[in-house]
Amino acid sequence: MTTSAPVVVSRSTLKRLPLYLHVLEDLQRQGREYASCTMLAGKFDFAPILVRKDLEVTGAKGTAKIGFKVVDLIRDIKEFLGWHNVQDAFLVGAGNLGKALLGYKDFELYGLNIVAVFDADPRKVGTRVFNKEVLPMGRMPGLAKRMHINIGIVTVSADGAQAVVDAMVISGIRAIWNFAPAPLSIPDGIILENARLTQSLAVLSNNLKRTLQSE
Amino acid sequence: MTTSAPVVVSRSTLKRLPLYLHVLEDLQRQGREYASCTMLAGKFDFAPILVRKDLEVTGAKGTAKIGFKVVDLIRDIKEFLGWHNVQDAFLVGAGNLGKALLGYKDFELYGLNIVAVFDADPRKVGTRVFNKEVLPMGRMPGLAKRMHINIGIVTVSADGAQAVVDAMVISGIRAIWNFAPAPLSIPDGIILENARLTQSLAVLSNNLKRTLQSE
DNA sequence: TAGATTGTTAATCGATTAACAATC
DNA sequence: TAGATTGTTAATCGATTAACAATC
Repeated sequence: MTTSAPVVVSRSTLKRLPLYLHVLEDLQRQGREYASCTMLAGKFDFAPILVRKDLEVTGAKGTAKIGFKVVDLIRDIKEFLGWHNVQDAFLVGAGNLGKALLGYKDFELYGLNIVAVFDADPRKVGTRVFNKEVLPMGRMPGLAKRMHINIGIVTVSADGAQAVVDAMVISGIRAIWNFAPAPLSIPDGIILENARLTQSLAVLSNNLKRTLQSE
Repeated sequence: MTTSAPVVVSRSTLKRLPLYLHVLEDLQRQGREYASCTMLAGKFDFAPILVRKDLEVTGAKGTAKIGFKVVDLIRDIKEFLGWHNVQDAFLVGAGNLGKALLGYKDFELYGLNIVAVFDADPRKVGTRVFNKEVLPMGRMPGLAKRMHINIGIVTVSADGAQAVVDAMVISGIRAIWNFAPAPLSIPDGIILENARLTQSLAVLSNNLKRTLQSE
């Protein structure tokens, strides 16, 4: 028997898994014991077979005619995403978006725990955001190394983003969640995930434009 | 000659267009006159042909050997996305994320102008966020109709999201930008675009998990 | 049992990539 | 001119969908 290598899965599938998870957690609160792909698919107007394929990658096992046990499926999805072990993260950029992320209480459910905030602006350093003191950028690398931080969140402006990312890489941070609208260069082996609001807005705007035009 | 029907373009392409736009605006500030697909591709580690195909949909015309004129390309992308005409929008949910969006100054560059904020919580009503007064939910439908608002932004919790969306639809809003982690049902013809942070986080988390496991 | 659903293999569809002529 | 780049048609690749046996 071979040790199973970590399975590489498409971005599309990975992005749908949290959708199912949200619904399943809701069902769990309602006391439902089982959930079928057909039902999950209905919530999102997906094809049931798509959901079945997505869940397949998590290794979850269902029961014919009945579906998947909600608790087990939640556990399997979380484990597959790496959300069963909460990872400590640093956030750089105590602006509006940074504050919003710091105020988001549910990240722990999604495997993320923001343990410290940094900002290059001396006027922000020392202030408190959601009970966390904003620390000077200079302290980031030392603390990250000492605390073995793997995840860095970038909520600075486009101008400052590359410098922040460089500092994060030097600090041993392995995965960067970037909210700055700038193309970032990173060394091989570092994970970069961009969360850009304008991408989502572009899809909406173009759809709306076409709708309005065709009237 | 036939009137050209609005072109339907893949989500993938639509989501890459703002990436190019950011870079082009940066190049414009630096005074660069021309940009090639090869160069744009290099910024994102995309294949040059991918960029060429993406730009094709906008109708932008380049010059062999030289590339695309930066000003023209910016104009064509913006026009294609519908960002040349700024749309007024309503935002519902004056929580942390709502505040962050209200504080984001660049939306006007991306065709979006948030003109009013609403919240169901009477304690928030009447407070000011970035110089905008938070209005009671009850006033939303009337104002939306009167002002012919097309875009609604949902930054409430998952619980309240469906009710907000229903109210928006009744109010004549055509396109909904949803940040709540809940599956929403909407009538045909209404545009729904979900901007869920956890989707992006899921990709990052899974990648990190695999990296850490394979060590 | 009958029928809904899972699990799995095969087919389809669409997005990305390749190839190459045209061109400045 | 030579070579980089555009524009366009064709090939490939991967994600989604279809089909269907197994099953509770």
